[in-house]
Amino acid sequence: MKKEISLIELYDIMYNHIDPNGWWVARSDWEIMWGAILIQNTNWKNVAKANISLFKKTQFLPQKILALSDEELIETIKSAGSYTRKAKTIKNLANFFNTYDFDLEKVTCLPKKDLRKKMLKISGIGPETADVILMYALQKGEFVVDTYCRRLFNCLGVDLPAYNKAKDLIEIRLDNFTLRHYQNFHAMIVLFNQDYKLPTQFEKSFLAPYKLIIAK
DNA sequence: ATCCAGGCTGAGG
DNA sequence: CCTCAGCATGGA
Repeated sequence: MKKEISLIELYDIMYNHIDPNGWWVARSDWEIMWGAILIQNTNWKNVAKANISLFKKTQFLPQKILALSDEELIETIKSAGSYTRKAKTIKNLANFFNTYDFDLEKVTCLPKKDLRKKMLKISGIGPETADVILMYALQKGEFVVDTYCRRLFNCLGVDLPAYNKAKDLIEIRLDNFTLRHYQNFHAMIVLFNQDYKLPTQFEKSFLAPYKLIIAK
């Protein structure tokens, strides 16, 4: 019989086994943002390759990205796959920040809910990409319901509903979490998935003895 | 060769 | 509201 644990207890157990610090090192907030788009449904190695050429051409600066032609940008990020849409999405996001003079302080001072809504209106930015950008580039705490999260929760006996429903469900039980907590939680979930191929290797992991109870 | 990876959009029930 | 094909590279 598995021991039933809450979300908070899950966080604590993971924190005792995984060091989330230093995950996703980036040279700037801009690098995080383009990376969040490039990683959509692809693997990190392909993104890393795209990042090298994107940095060489633009130093990740949105002004320089907007100065590239669509063809140039596509060529630059090609290795990340789905490049036609991703190039457009990157420019859409760069244009969004253009309306704030590329001044991130003018963006981060907005209320987090409004900001998230605005970001979701940008074509190519869905809920997960928005949350990752909000959390790692714009200093807003969000729970990211990505594939890794769903996979882990499945192994812990929880089948999460659609994105926003799942996010609300979880965040309401983490109401005293700080930005750092949310970042740690997401990082640890990713790192766990990289350590253990799920669902096959779950039973040999340190989380095998547990069953997650969301309502608890 | 197939399958997959840190999703999203748009069309169609 | 929900489902699902298409997107596209590079590695296993």
